[in-house]
Amino acid sequence: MALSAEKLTNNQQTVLDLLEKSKEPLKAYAILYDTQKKGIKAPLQVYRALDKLIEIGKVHKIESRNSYMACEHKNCNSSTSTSFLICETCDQVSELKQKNLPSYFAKQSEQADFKYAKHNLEIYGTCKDCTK
Amino acid sequence: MALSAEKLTNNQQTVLDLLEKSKEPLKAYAILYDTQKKGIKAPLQVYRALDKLIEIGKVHKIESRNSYMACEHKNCNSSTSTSFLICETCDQVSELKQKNLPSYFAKQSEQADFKYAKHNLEIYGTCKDCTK
DNA sequence: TAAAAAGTGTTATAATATAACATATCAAAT
DNA sequence: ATTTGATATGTTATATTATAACACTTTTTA
Repeated sequence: MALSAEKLTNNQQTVLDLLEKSKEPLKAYAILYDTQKKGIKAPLQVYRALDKLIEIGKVHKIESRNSYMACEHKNCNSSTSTSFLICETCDQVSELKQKNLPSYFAKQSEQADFKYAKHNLEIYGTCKDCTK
Repeated sequence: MALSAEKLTNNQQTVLDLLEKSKEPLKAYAILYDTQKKGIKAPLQVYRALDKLIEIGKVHKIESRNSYMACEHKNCNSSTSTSFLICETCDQVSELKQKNLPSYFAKQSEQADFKYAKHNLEIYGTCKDCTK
């Protein structure tokens, strides 16, 4: 079955719904707290749902924050490589359009005798709203 | 006092020495274990030393692995931005020369109305030795 | 040499994530 | 339709990563 058509289970859908409603990335235990009324009772239920959602590209983990966000792109094709813009002022995170990044990084890597497979890029700075 | 001339305390030097000898990034509790004979007894002593070493640019944290490595560059000027090549086969990590990356990312960020300050880039793939 | 700043040692605890195991559900291929 | 194999679930316990709080010491600097 194609990844994009994957049918989600209850727990997976519950976690994804929450992340899609959220304006900011959420931490695992915040997700746990916010989904208790939907029947999720233990950390593992959250982590397992997240694992699956990440695997199919619906959710990304922001490594430096230990937090999770729904992918902003429809039919995300990058279940692996990720690029974020993280506002240090308001903590909002958006995704940078990948476009040429993988090929750019592949070229850079090659110069170091390294075979590129995927990447995670976290850019810190100030978002539009917070610059005003 | 200039950061590059910073004088290290005993604990800081102990942790840095260990990381510089290591061929791979180390985790905090591995550092704790390996420095017990040098008098470091508690996690906080490790984390405090790491915090300082990271601040002055002598050590970098690999966020996706929760591990730490000594900076490979003499007189590292990037206490903030970091770029790694992480081998998925042997777990060795090397640093990618930054050169144009900050300005490249600044330009990319600008197109999304985002003011670049610093970045963390983690590229996964296969190192030279593991390609053979 | 006093005051301020930075670091230490220690105990306790918070925050993040996984192991293990028994059971349940679902898809698809006989 | 029923077996079968893969995937998901619920649960308890525990591992891993990191910080809070506090009393004290050392170093820097004005």
